[in-house]
Order: sequence, then C-alpha cells, then structure tokens
Amino acid sequence: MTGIIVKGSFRFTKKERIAHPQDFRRIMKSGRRVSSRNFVLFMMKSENMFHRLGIVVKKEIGPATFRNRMKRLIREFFRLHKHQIRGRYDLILMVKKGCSINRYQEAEEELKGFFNI
RNA sequence: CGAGGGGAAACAGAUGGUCGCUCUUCUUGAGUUCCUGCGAAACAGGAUCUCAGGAGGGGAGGAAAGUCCGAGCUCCACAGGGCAGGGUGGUCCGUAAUACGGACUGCUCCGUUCUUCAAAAAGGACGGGGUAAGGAAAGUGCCACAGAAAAGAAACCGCCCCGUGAAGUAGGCUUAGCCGCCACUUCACAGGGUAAGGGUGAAAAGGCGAGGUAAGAGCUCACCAGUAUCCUAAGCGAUGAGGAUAGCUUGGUAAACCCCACCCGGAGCAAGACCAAAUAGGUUCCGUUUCUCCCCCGUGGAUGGGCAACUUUGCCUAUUCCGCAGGAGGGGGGUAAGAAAAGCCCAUUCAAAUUUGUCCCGGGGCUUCGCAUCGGGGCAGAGGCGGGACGGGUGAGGUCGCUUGAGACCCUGAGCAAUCAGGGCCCUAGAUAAAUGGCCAUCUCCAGAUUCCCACUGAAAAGCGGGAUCCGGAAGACAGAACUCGGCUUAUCGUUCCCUUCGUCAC
RNA sequence: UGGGGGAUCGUUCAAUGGUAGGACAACGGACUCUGACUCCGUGAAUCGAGGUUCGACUCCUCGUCCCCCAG
Repeated sequence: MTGIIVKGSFRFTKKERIAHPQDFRRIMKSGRRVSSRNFVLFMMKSENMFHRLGIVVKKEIGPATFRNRMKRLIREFFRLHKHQIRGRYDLILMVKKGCSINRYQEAEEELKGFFNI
C-alpha cells in the first residue's frame, strides 16, 4: 500500500464487472476452481487488459442485508488489491453456505490467501 | 428504588479526513456519424453518440419485511339478465377504498369500592381490557362418554286410579272350623293417568311459593327471569328506561351445510410500448419438378460385434467381523465365467416407399356391351426444391414505463376523535449480477470490566446508589427501496412519558 | 412476481370435531448352541401463538419453515 499508484486506479467501474449470465455460466463451467473456508473462486484467463469480477451470493446464505454486506466487502477487497493480482483474469467469487464473516478484516485475510498477497 | 408486562411519541449516533459506488447538471480533451459554410480535401461551427477526466448537487426504512386487505396505473375481455364461486356482517361517522380507523351500543373478563350477607355468592357505581357482534321461530346435520332421556318430548324406574287373582287383617257365623259381600294391607298380571322425583353431563325442557288433584302438571294465581307486539318520552341510529297485552317458555352449534342483506370481470410493471438482431421447425399461398426404372440420402425391421450398469454360479482366502471353538449360514476381499429388456456406436441384409384417382384421344387383344393394358394430354392429390406471408416457441439485449404524489412540513379553523377545510413553503433515491460502503481521528455512550473514594442499610460478610481512573468494545436491535400509495400484521437496541403487577426499604 | 400444497413418534404414512393408529427403526423378552426370520411387550409425536366450541391434528386468524407450478 505505497502511495505511488496513480490516482483513480482504485475505482471499480462498470466494465470491470461481469454482468451477463452466459459469462457466469462459461467461467464457472470451464474455469479453474479454488475454494477456502467461506469462499469459492472461479478464475479464467481473459482477453481484456484488466481483471473482471463477478460475485455470487445465493439466497440461502442469509437475509438481504447480510448478502449486501458480503458483496460490499468483496468489492472493497477487489478494488484495493486488484493491482497485486498477476495476469489478466475473469474472477467469480461465490460465498459458501454458513458464512459468518462480519468485518472487513476477516474477509481481507481470507481473500488474500487466494492470491498469495 | 429495583424487576416484569402493556401502550404512546421522537431518534435510529454526530463532526472531520481519505479511498470508492450510483443518479443528475455544467465542463475539458480525443474520436465516430450527420448537417451547414461555393464544399472534393483541409479547416470552422452546430447536433448526436462513445471513451478518458474535472467541478457542483442528491442518494434507504419505521418497519423498506410478510404479501393479509384496499386502491391508482397498464393490458385483455365485455349486448342484457341469471346461475355457480368468493368476500363482508351491531350502529353512526371518516376515507379514493377496505377485512382499515374513530366514537357509541350490546356481550364478556379483570380490578377498586358500596349494599345484602356468617361466608360463598348476587346486585349497583367507577376504571381498564377483549369482542368475525345478522338469522337456531325457513330447512338439514351433529351433540362422544356418562345419563331414564341430548330434542316431535316419548320409552324405563317411580307415583296414582280402576279391574282380576292370591295371601293376610279388622270383622261375622252354625266357633276343632267356615265365610270373608262391603272396608284395609301386601304381592302378581292386564288397562290407564302422570311428568313432581331419577344428580349424570359442558348443556336436562322457566324459578320459588300458594291453590288444585286419585297422583300430578303454567292446570290456575302472585312475584321474578326471558320472548314477541304495541304505546310513551330520549337518541341520527344501534339501543337503553317505563308501561300495557299476548302465548305461557322457545337447548347449544352457522370460524357445520345453509338462509338473508350488500359487494366482486380477469391478469399483473416479469403489466405494457418501442428499437435492433439470431436460429431450427409449424401453418398457408405461389412457381417448378416427380409419381416408369435405377442410384444416393434418410426411415424402420432383422442378424452379428463392441461399450456397459448389473446379475448368477464355481473356486480360493481367514491378515480383519458375528462365534469359547468347530461345522453350517451371513458379511468382507480376490479370481474366473455369464449377461435379459431398454440405450449408444459399427458392419451386413431386407422392407415400405406417394409405384395415386378421374376425364378425353389413339393403338392392338377378347364376338358385342364392357373390361384389362400401353402411349399422349387435361384436372385433382401426394412428395421434393425455391420464394413470399402469418402466428407463436427458445435463449438473450437496449430505451421508455420510473417517480409530482389520495406528496411531505408548518400555521389557523371545524370536529370528542378518526379526519376535513384554508393559507404558506419545499421537491425529497431511482438501481437492474442490482447503487448508501471500507479505513482513520475526536466527541459524547456503557450493555463488559480493574482499582479507589463517598453516602445509606447491616454486628459483620455483603447489598445498593453516586463519582473518579484504567483496560476493552462491532455505536451495537430488527433490518436494504425494485411501479406507486393507504391500512393491517410481524420483528426490534437504547432514551423519555403513562398504566399495571411483584419485591425491598422508610414513614 | 403470481398461484398452489404441506408440516403428526427417530423415519414414512393414517385418523366423519369426541381415548392420536399402523409399518420400519430403537429397547427388553421368548424361540435358537449363536445369528437371521418369527412372536410378545415397552417407550416415543399433532410446527409456534391466539380464537370459535362443552371439547380442536381437524374450523378460523397471525407467524416460522419446506416443497411444487407458471413466466
């Protein structure tokens, strides 16, 4: 977290999001799959010059407030750490059932394990 | 003072910094397309769109939730009437409307107090809570167990009357005994009257008393309770108060069927409208070709082979199971063999193909009518190919709908209130894999916790309250707009107020 | 988003408003040298709250959870 990075690079714009169902289907079917205690990561090489992120939180995870918080925490992590991820990938993060993360630091520690940061 | 329950109101941390998200306004740079400038190029101006930025402004809730009601809005359907189905149910008012709200009435429950009273219990007054609260006298059904009986009041026990028979008594006579008509008692039988009594049940056919009777009975009468009708005055009304009359009395259940009165077209913003594109097949129309034979593709059947779930049998094993041990059996492992139906793949072979119908002309055959066949032509039908139109299916985009509304806030007035009227002022979220977040600092905060001090109670231990300090803490509950409103219901941290219950202390 | 259905012993199914019943499983016993089969017995439940009713698994209201259908 040195301050050398160009201003504005911590943004999370619309084209960095995966929005179409066929993209989700393609990546989750043929991408690589890594899982940890509370998350599952699908990744696949992309032709774009940047990373893209999609988040999956099923309805069985919890009520709408909790689902929104999980999406915000994952988005915050991607926004702050996307420059430290090597390569150009399409990423999908899915939250597992029974997840009980409440604070950002817990999520950050666990997600760092995926990318060896 | 503390704890519990119920209700109401307000808030749902604040300030600053920083990194972001979304909408919108303005703007800078680059580029695409179009128009204008004599206009081909270059250049200039304007519009639209895309990308990369900059500045300003807005950005979740009291329940956004559940989807239980009611509407707006959109589309579809629609002559009129009825049936079916669904909903509502005291009265009046409010509202766009409601299964909502307010006030009142009835019923019911609780508390306080008064009266009768030994108590229980009953009644009155006041306060609070609940209430889906039309009809059981239109009809049908049900009311377990217990009980004589659970709904036409009848059967049973019981009570009573009359008759017959038997026994006995009082009594009589012709007195070892007999009679016993009339009278009485008991028993049995037959006929009749009765609903007082039967203490079971959640509920028992009005209650108490008097008359009356063979025994009884609202059979009659007085009082009381209840029903219906009428009258008087009160209230808009539900209804309550008083009086008269009648029949004398009617079980409960309609959140059982049902009856009565009133109301209801269906679907829902994933409604609906527009734009741009992809694909196999369907229906229909037109054109062409074939309907002799052959070939190819395709379809179906048969045979063979392969894949394989699986199944069965034989053999072996005892390192591991049940068993004290062994046999038998079961279970485990290994090996070998087999493999039904259906499925997929490959090879061979066979079959059906629409080898059509009708009319006209011509040739030959049968003695004629006529029939069969061959060739040509017309019409119809079927199949193939090409083209057009139509409707919808599948997967997946964009724009609009999309936030000014029965709107919020303040003041005044009307009304018991719900609410309404007038005036002022304001614009206050519009996402679509789905926007409000992360981090840091400070302030107040304490539901955790250390130590110390003070006050009260207490012999002490200790309890409780207040203050200071330190550590710690996620500012902590329920919870995230999805077309928009009005209600209802449910969830909920802390603070304040009101009501109520309990405990402790003091007077 | 709209519509429909359901929740009963550990599991799976019953039950005209009137004592919640089977089957499998569990436990105990009998039979057998032992096991299996069979027989006998025992325990165990109406999703939660409120209402109607003399009485509720059943009827009504609210809530929780689950399943199915359409797009």
